[in-house]
Amino acid sequence: MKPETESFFERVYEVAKLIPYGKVTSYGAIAKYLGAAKSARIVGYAMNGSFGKDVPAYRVVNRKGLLTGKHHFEGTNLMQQLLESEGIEIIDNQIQNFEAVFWNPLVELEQL
DNA sequence: TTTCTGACTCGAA
DNA sequence: CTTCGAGCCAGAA
Repeated sequence: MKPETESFFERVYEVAKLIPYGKVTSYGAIAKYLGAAKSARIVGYAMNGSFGKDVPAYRVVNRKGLLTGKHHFEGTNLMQQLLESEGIEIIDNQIQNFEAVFWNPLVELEQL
């Protein structure tokens, strides 16, 4: 895979970029995929610096499907609108039918 | 250098 | 059922 020279952040970005259209994943799932299951916070922190990059940070939510990071986007509902435009239903910052749109890198990427 | 905080998560009380 | 605390990594003060 990637050399260890790349920081945890870089790896987070790469995984986030692999999230397919109409799907979402959680900070913890990405963290676990990177081998740091208890470093979900760092993933969220990394997302903070992903703004302006090719990283679809809006497709990353917490494990409950709650848009905890929406406050970091422009306006108050940009994150939600972006997700809804991909066919994901959101009510009160909560993704509906979350498990149906959940993309697990642990499962999807292990087959590559 | 130490300390604090953060878009999280899990387990215990 | 709700509430609380600990653990993780990185960067700023």
